[in-house]
Amino acid sequence: MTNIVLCPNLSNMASVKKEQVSKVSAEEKILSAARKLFTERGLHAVKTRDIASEAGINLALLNYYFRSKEMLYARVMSENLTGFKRSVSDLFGNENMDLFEKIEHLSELYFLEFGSNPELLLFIFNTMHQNPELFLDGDGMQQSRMVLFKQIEDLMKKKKIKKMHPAHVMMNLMSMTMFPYLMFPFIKQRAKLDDAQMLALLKDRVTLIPEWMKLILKP
Amino acid sequence: MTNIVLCPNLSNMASVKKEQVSKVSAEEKILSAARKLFTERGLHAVKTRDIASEAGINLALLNYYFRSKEMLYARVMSENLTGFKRSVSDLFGNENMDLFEKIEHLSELYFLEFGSNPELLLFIFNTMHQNPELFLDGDGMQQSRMVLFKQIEDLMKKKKIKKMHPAHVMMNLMSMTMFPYLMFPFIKQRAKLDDAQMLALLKDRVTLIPEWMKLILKP
DNA sequence: GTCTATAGACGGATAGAC
DNA sequence: GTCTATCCGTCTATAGAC
Repeated sequence: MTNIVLCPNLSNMASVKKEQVSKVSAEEKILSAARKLFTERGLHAVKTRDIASEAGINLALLNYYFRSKEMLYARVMSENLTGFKRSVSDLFGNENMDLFEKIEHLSELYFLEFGSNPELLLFIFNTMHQNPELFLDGDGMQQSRMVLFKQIEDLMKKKKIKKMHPAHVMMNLMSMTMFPYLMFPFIKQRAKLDDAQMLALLKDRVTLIPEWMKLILKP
Repeated sequence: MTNIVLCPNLSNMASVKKEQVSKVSAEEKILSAARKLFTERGLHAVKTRDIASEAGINLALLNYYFRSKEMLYARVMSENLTGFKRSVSDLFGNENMDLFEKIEHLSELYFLEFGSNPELLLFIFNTMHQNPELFLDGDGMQQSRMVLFKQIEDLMKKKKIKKMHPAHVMMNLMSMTMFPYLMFPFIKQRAKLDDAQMLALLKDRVTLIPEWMKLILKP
């Protein structure tokens, strides 16, 4: 996988002083190997030896750079989560975007994030169950979700929809956008699809989901 | 990894006649401790010593009854999965039940199964990703799903819905029924609900989901 | 910075007493 | 059937050469 080492250009060795050109550092090789393995198998099923050999470096280097396996895990986890939480928060909190437009952007965000890495979502849920404290909202996220929630409540009030709790709308949105990525291997196998067809289906959902959400919100 | 072979339990069928009277046998104590811990944390995060102490028995007994940790795991997994797969298959395959009635029964089935044990669904998905071979359908399931799928296709043909793949209907159904159980801890915390309120919400969905599915299928 | 070699702890499994 | 004691491989972490 990621062991792409760009060959330094032999004709101008002199200019290689600052490293922009060439090798991925050992630290980065370890990080990306760890990200891959931890995300696929979790903390305990992955041994430091696995990471070292996947990264093509020596076992001792892992401790040299990251002190311990746990610290490396924490680092990977934090990187996996923060970028993701940030983009969702920004989207939810946008006061000037229409609800259904927001829903479409959310679908697309997930498609980009999870379509290329179906294991990540499962990893996130495992983390959420095992280390819920990592998901305690910062002020930013809390406020952002309020914005989205208010948009939903306003719409329901306007449409006079009273018989269901607004949380159901939120659950349905989350379910329809995220769950298919968890079912990825399952659906692929059952429907006898290859990766490309599967991705095409998931991409269709980016525009279909807002339509379904409209239907659910307009009885 | 090691070949986990699902072995139907033949070992203690005969011995069940005794014991109604009093104490739970050591074997059962181990099984229920293992079920709890494996379901919560997975195979590798659980140590045999954890199981022994949770069960209140000695470490050696675990091997005495189950030969090895992995065999115990396989046993627990098999018990978790087979009952569940069976009831879904029976429901899907019922030729005489209307599609939306079937959807309502499915919602209810999941409510009963996962409402009382939110960790189980996550466990199932982890297993699905790590040991997909355990989910290869028997003939029964394969045929059952065909029955359901045909009902969906027939309805879509009748309603002249052409712009979406029938698989989306299946994905939406699965998403809306199952995903909220995965989000359980998340939703509870965000919406500041207690367990009872949360369960009430999930129970509402049993009747709401068929209605939403109707809306999605009737543009 | 990167390697080899190894210390030291942990965890699964078993021998053997009762 | 149930226990204690222990074996032995595996794993993380580190010492020390280069």
